[in-house]
Amino acid sequence: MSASASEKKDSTTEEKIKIAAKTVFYKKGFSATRTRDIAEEAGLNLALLNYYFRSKAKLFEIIMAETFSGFIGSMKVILDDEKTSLEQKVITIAERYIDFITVEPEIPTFILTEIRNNPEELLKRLPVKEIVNDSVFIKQFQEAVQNKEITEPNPLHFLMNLLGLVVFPFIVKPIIMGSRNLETEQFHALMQERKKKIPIWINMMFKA
Amino acid sequence: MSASASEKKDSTTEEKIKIAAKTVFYKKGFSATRTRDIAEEAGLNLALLNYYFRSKAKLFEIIMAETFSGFIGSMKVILDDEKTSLEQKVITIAERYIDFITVEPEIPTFILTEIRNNPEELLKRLPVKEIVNDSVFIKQFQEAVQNKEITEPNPLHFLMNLLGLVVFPFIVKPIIMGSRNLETEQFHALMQERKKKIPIWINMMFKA
DNA sequence: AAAATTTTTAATCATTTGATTAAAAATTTT
DNA sequence: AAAATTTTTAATCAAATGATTAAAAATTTT
Repeated sequence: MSASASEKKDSTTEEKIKIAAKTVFYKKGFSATRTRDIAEEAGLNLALLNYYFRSKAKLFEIIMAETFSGFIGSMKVILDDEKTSLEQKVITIAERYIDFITVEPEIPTFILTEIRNNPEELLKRLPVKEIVNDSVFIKQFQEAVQNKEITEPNPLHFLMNLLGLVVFPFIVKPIIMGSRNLETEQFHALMQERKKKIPIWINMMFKA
Repeated sequence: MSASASEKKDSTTEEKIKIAAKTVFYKKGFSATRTRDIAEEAGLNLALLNYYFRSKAKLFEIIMAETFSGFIGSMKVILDDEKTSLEQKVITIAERYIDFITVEPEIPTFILTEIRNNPEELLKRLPVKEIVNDSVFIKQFQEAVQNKEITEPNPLHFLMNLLGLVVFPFIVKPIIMGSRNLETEQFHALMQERKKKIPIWINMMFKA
């Protein structure tokens, strides 16, 4: 009884279109994807896209909104957890995001392209200022600075470094793989290693 | 006598088109730029693009090739310098690339988008394998590992971390700026700080 | 200066592509 | 089962866009 309703919804043509749109938009970005690509990917008639979503732009907006809220939502939860220490937050971010991006490897570049194409719209959609400044993380960071446990006073450096270490390798994955003839398996292994190493590196960089 | 020839060439309509194409392609990527955008940016008749460069695709290819060779060429030179130590190489990379990207801030995302759209073509064009594996840098790194001066045996982690720390903040610049209401000036100041801090961070992360 | 060549322009073409429409098919309601 | 509603389809439209063409303008060669 519990799953049947949602199962039915997942096979809806509306759902099919969204899934296909996600696949194609992630891979090619807004401008390079044609509505016909999405229809074909979904195995549906082209007119259904407009029937269910009005326009390519509207469909894209929905995919983007869901993607962003999924990506940044988890971040907010982690940064705002009163029960975890700063160190634990770093561990959780590295672990969760590496796992997440491993499953959906196109998301980082998709988001970064969208940042380029529409920075203002993006900032409206992502209340980064609030998420960062009002977070438990910031309080803990400032405390750690005051207690001289951390040498770097600027939390932006801390966050840039952490996220850079996590996300950057995925963005340049083809270069990494090409540089040493790695298979996908080996690349994933590298990223799994990083789940453990990133928190250690962050400690080494910032701990007094 | 020395500069006059090249000065003349720079005001050629062919040059004007390339400069305009660079501007527009960097900002919007291949699919989202219309040849009319480039013509307008250059203040020239649309047909001239095809007269001088045959097609949008050919023009793009030229811009891409020049961009890549500029970006990776400097890297090769730095990594292959027999006279500099590993530490010095890190300092040089951080300094040069932060200055370079500060002047041309759209280049990283341009390259990353191109990696996504055409990874195979890219790897043909960028002989990363040779640049990395046959470099003086790799020799020095392996030596340092053997001498136990460095704890991490995998040079890929070293390079990913270094380049991530340098490049990632520029890619997410609008988010960074939005997160604390920074002006461009302040963002640049942050990046200037990083020129000094990144080599120190790298040392802390990897030095035994 | 005349002729030849190169460059530039305005107009137009052909294709691609997002979107619409009207009819057909499937489903739901009565 | 008939009627009404919703969903799907094939055909088509209209605008955008990369490219071409033929003539005009500018430049170079003779």
